[in-house]
Amino acid sequence: MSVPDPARRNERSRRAILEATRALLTETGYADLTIGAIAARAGVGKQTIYRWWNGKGAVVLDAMVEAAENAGRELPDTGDLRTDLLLVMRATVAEFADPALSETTRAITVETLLDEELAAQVRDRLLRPQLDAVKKRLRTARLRPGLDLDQVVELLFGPLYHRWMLRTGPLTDDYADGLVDLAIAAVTPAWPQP
Amino acid sequence: MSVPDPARRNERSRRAILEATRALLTETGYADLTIGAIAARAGVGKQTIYRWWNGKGAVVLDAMVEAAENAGRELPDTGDLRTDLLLVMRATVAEFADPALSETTRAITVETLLDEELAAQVRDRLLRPQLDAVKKRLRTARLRPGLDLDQVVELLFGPLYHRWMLRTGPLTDDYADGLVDLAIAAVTPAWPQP
Amino acid sequence: MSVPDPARRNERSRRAILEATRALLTETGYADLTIGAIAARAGVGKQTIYRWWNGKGAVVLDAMVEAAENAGRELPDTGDLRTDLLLVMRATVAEFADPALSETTRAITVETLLDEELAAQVRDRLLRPQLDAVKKRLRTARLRPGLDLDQVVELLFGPLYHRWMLRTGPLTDDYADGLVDLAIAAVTPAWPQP
Amino acid sequence: MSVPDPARRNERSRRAILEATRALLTETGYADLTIGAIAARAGVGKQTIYRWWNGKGAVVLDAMVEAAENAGRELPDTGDLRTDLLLVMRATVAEFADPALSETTRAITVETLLDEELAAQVRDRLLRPQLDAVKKRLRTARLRPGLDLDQVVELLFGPLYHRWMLRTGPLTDDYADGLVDLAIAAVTPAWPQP
DNA sequence: GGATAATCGAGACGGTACGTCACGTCTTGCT
DNA sequence: AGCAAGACGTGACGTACCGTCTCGATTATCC
Repeated sequence: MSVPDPARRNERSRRAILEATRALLTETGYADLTIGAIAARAGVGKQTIYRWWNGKGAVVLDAMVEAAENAGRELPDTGDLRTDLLLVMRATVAEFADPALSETTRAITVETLLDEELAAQVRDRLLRPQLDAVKKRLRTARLRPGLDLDQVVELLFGPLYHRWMLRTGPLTDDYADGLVDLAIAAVTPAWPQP
Repeated sequence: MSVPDPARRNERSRRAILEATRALLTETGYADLTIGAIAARAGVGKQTIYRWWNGKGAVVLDAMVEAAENAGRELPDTGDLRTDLLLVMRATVAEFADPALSETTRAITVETLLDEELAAQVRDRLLRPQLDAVKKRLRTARLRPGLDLDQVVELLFGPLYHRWMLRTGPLTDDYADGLVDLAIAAVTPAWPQP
Repeated sequence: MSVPDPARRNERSRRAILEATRALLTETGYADLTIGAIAARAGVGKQTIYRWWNGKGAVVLDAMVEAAENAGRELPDTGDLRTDLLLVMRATVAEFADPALSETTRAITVETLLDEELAAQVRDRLLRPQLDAVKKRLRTARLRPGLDLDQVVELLFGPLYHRWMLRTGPLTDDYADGLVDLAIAAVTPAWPQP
Repeated sequence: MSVPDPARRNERSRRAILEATRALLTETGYADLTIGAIAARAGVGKQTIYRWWNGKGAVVLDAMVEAAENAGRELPDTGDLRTDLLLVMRATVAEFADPALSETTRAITVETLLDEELAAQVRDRLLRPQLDAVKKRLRTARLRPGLDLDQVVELLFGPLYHRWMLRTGPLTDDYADGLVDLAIAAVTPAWPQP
């Protein structure tokens, strides 16, 4: 019916809800994460959650976005592309290896599969910033001409994501290194100038 | 308590259940897919489903595996790697573009995220055969030495899967072609023999 | 905490609240009568209601008392008891037959069943004046000695009220007449003076 | 949508629910009576209640009807009308004086005010049998001709009910006796035969 | 007439109960 | 025995109101 007034929103409650969401996510996992449990843990009425979010997925998304925003997303530029890519790829592997983070990411991924609008939110607010940071770094590198940089970024993260999702194999630093080498081979000018 | 006797299993019911599962997945989507709905649609008691499957995920998996088995998985070998890869990649893009297939795949993906054991089943029965077919084709090609072929396969499918899951961009034949070119550039010997 | 100052009370709001209460009672019935709805309809904050009333029942009571005060309660005294009682009983039947009034009376009756203190208020402010008016009229009549006049009044209204509450039969003028005749038979001296 | 099959109803659950309802009604009163509490107390799912009853009122009604059916409703016929009426009226006063019974009766009365269909049920299954028993006794008595016996019954119970509902005075045996005397005076032939 | 304090409209808040939904198990005939 | 049908205990869902609270805006007395 009527839309709530964000100006009157209780910041304390908002924070408590996101904090409780993160806590429950790591403690009991996504399966045991219910709106009721979040509300109880945050000392908040369920309606306060439903007032500001569309459902569990939206809450979890906000919880993750807030967490991600506290971490920097900028890539270093050492001048050597391989070094920089190794850094970010190994960091991503580490994130996937962290059980808590991995569980949370799985959680939100489930939601994106069920809710298209949420998927757009996740893509734009959570994923895009990270991918764009890599894309930005690629722009300063000397690559084969005519490349679609979005595609190159996906060449790096796609296989990682694929292996994590489908658990087709171990996610190690070596695996990340191998991906970087393959990607660099794919984008390096065929006849490097002297 | 007691384990059911597979010999007495009603093949008619089994087929009706899997058929109903596929129908509901494409008709109403994964959201409306419940064991009760499948049973009603199949004209079957719920217990008959629970007797033979562990839950929704297992049923959906079987439904998909059965469908996949009807399609061949063998890759052609024209002698030209690029041609063969283009074929399989474009076919995959087409599958993802088919709303019915896409919805079904999303369904089973949700389940793999929630159930580790099911994930293994999906990986081994549904995914591995397809990936192995590509891997087999790669073995007959002349590539840079020392490559991890599993990784190369993921270099091809990972970005596709990534883009499909996260909807970061359109899934077109051009995109598939670009991926094939990048992958081939990545695996081709640096100094091709004359 | 602190007690509100009645001197500063907004008469406009008070009237709007009682008016809205009456309107909602007749329009949508008691089921849809909530403090929130009253406040919205009256263009008033909920707190303004809670500041001056204990709850729904108290508001409804005031709404009815105010309405009742506008109607006179005095019984005529034509000298003939039967004539006068017929008048008041038929009037009561008419009130019960009016859907709006009937609904409102049901509403407040519910509240008296749930809240003993409110019941006392209703009894003293709403009911007693009407019953006392009849009692007063009875005092001027020549009756059998030793009668409990309160009981006689209840002999008249009790059956009416019973039939209205339990819907055990139609509430007609004839029914009222019959009651009056029975009651008069019950209270008339056995050996009437010539 | 579909209507449940009464043949498959679980008698154990039915009994547990009605028993729990009676227990909660006397223990904590009607205010604290919730469907959830009944279900918990009965060791039953809420849905099992909603499957067979329309709501709280219907459950309470059944609980009371069941209790009432265990008590006999037949009036004695000593040959002396006054004696028999005194018995039943004093018994009714006693019921109203019992806090548990009184509370339960208030409960179901609230519901009848809110739900017309339920009111009919209460009238026909709970009230009518009792009133009809009295009516039957009246038929064997020598009364003034032309009386509406339903009205006479209401002349007895109406005032009692009125006083109980509105708490306009104490409900004592003396009060019951007075009512009986008034009613008998109202219905006795004016010129008794010798 | 300006200061100041309470009331006001509005509606967010922490709660409780609601009535519905799907789960996975159990029960009842039927085949 | 397996089966169709569906009732069952369980527990989360999302909604509706409750009565309290917080917020500026608006009175209405008191200095």
